[in-house]
Amino acid sequence: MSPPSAAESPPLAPLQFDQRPEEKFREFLEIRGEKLTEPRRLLVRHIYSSHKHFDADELIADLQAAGHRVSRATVYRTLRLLVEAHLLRELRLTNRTAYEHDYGYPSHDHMHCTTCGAVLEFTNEELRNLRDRVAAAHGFRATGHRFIITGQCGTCARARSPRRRLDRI
Amino acid sequence: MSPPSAAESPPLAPLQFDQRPEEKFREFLEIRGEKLTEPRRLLVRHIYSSHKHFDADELIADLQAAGHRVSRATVYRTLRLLVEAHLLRELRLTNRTAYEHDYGYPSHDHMHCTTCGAVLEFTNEELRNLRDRVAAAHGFRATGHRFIITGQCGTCARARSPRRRLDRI
DNA sequence: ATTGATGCAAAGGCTTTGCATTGCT
DNA sequence: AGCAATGCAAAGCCTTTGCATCAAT
Repeated sequence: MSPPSAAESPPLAPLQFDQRPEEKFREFLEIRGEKLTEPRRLLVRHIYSSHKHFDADELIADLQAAGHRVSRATVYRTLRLLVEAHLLRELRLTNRTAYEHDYGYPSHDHMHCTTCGAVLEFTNEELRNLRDRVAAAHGFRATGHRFIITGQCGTCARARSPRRRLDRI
Repeated sequence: MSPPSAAESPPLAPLQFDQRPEEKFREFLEIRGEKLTEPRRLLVRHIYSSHKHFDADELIADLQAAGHRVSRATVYRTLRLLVEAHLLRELRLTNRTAYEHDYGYPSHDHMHCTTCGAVLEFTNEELRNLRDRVAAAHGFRATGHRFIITGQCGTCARARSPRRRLDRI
């Protein structure tokens, strides 16, 4: 019926940076009369050394595993700054805040598997257009959006349907 | 340049219920061997007596204002049940959970004004289609989605731009 | 000197849970 | 009796804040 298999979510390729994230952060801070201190530099670098989604706790744990130590308070304070600087974007898949890169990475949206919790990314050209048309039609000035498709990822969907048959044996 | 004014977000018309929400909840509970008790009935009725978005605290306050009293614990427990029963849908615009009707109301999405906090609803035919195409292309089985456009509502956008000019005086 | 950043610990806000009590069947 | 639902208070999470200390101009 359906073709045997389609490629599932090839990871998105990172874009080139115009500036290193660290520099972008420094500029942002400078404008506000604040400084790129050692803990802040450590955090930006660490966060930009990989592309995964993370929350505050995971970040703190990762840092410790890497032999670094920044206080909870500073981590939370810096995360807020990074969001304001448009280096990070907040995801609200659950009631805890998760973060992802918002710089040097193509704009994209998410599929959230409610069975295994996996988060997949995708890009779609039409969506932004649709968003802007909808907003305009309502006198709304769109600056961003979040689009999250919920359901089951291929693996969980496959694991579930056959199981029903086995259960009957 | 632009037409003097366009209708902004006419409220969505409620649909007809196939069943009263209360009945739908009762069935859901029956299947799980649980009961539609007095506090639960009170909650469903109250929640379905208006169409607004609310969070747990607002619900409790509203109930008290109406002379009813249900404990926090029961409110939280019942909200969870109502979500499982597909009578309510969770919105995660901030780090506290807000709820809206997921029954007897057309499926829709949201615009969130980050200036005044207003939440506007809209419907768009294309979106669901787009969602299903994207999901299919990634081997994902979509069961739902959340689409939130962020930016400024007409009122806030208008209030902001002219202010810049006034500031210069 | 002055201003901001950090870390610690404490407080806050939202949500869940343990447990005794109550209510139904 | 037996099983579930309630209410209360306490605990749990995640996050923010007050304050003393430290760093950098």
